[in-house]
Amino acid sequence: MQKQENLTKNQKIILDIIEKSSQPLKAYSILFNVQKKGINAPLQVYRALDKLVEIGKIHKIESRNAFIACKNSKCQIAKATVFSICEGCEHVTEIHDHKLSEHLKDFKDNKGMRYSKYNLEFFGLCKKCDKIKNNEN
Amino acid sequence: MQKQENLTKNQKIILDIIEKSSQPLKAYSILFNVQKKGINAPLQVYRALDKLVEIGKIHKIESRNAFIACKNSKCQIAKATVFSICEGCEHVTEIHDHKLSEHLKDFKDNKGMRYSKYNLEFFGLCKKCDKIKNNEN
DNA sequence: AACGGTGTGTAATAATATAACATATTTAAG
DNA sequence: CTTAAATATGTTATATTATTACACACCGTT
Repeated sequence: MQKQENLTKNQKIILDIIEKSSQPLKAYSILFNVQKKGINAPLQVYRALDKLVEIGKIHKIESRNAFIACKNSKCQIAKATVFSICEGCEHVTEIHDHKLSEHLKDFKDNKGMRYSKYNLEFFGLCKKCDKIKNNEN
Repeated sequence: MQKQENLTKNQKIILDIIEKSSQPLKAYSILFNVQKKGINAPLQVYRALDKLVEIGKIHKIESRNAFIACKNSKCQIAKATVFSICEGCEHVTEIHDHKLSEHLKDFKDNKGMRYSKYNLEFFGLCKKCDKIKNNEN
């Protein structure tokens, strides 16, 4: 079993880049950024990404095919994620809302199926983009 | 402005296929299915899909890159979607849960950003797949 | 030392999606 | 009715995202 601290070389390089970015990165943009460090092929990136997602260090923004670092140290395993996405500037923030989480984690559908994971993406305009849009009209 | 009933030929063909499927379809599988009907190129499919999503006739399952018909006649515009996804058999169901919707539609984050849309995907195992998994152990 | 599990490196290719351009059709306004 | 704008089509090419397949390396256990 792999220990948390012992990420491999590739995993560290890739996590590092994602953590340094304030915004989600796409796999091939990561690839481009790490080619000087000896990571040459998409698969090397995707393998590291898969692992990092699995252990909860990063999350995938499904609607954008992009990856963002998890800032919440408690969130060791990616199983309950909520994001805010601005459709103007594409800025993404991870949301931690206790009340919302409570509702989601206990959710049961009418067939009694229980869920081990969820991903919620909210879309809207951030204040900046909202202002820009209003000025245009 | 396009009226609801007046889908174009391509849009009708593609909506028809998606509605006949109980499960989400991928763009290229749709393409394969409509080639006998004179739709030859990916772009023709994607354009129809975009439009159908826009008017709420279908939804995109983001984590699967697949499209499913919306059965809820009230749901004219795709802006608030909740899905249940079985990670075993990939069966997908659209969830309409009043209490949950209320929570989500009124959600405001701590920066006061309001959201015009959301998409929530729940993952788990359906009863069948859960049983299979338990028998394996 | 041999094995199993996990990670690496590389090449090739599959799967998903869009750009660019020319033309056609529909709609709405004059 | 005619014309312009908006929307849709058809086609080719290409971009972007992701996986398969295979050979080998590293590490911890037995």
